[in-house]
Amino acid sequence: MLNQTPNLDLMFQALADPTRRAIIDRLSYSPASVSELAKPFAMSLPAVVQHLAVLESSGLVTSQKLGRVRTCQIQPEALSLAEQWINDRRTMWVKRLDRLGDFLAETADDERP
Amino acid sequence: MLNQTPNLDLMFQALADPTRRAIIDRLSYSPASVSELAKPFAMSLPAVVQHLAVLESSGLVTSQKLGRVRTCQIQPEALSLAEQWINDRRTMWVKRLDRLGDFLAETADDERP
DNA sequence: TTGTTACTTAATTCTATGCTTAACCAAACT
DNA sequence: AGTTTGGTTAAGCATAGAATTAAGTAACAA
Repeated sequence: MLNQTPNLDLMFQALADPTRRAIIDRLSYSPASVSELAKPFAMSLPAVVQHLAVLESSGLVTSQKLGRVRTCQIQPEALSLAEQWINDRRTMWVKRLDRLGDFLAETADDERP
Repeated sequence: MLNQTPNLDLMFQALADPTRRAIIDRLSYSPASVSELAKPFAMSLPAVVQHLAVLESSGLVTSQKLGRVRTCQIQPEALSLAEQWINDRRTMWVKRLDRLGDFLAETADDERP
């Protein structure tokens, strides 16, 4: 299974909501049922279930149902996509800053008497 | 200046759109004017300007106007907030997986004859 | 001074999101 | 069998998001 195309849009969209990040934090501690996850929030259970759907479609969370209880857990590999996107940009930017630094150093050299 | 509270909601929201990520990629290469940034996109200039506003309010991009040209550039430190959030979760998850590994190893030990 | 360039502002439209309540279903108790 | 528990489905609503077009402003160029 596990057949969703990992997608940066869905990923970042999923992370852009504080409720969803709180759910992720809760699941970082241990897997949990839907109603356990819903308990801390001042919103209806269907609302939480909708957040879970967003998290699942992003690939960050998976779940399976046993009896009448659905248990949710983190999908640790999922974050690596977002992580890599960010890391790539950061290193690119740092490189550019380095080149700028070199250029400024050279310019300073030229201006030395 | 630079007085926006860095905010994960705004940050991830800003990153959740492909046009905005493309703008970031373009700016990773070098600073650019608004119309330069707009050129590659099949949308109106005001639409791009609105994307730029989102990027600016997230802190990822800054700009200043000189004459009639507004020049935009990446704010490299801005990404570190998102980066850290992700890294924190990843390490937490890995730790938990390690503990699970230890537990399974112990269990295996117990079951050894 | 007239035109062109480079935005800026405003109004509008359409869709997506986040939430609600109400009704429903099926597993687990009593 | 009847009730509670855990979750699901569906419909509706209000706000936010992504785009448009049209009109306006300010800098620079001829």
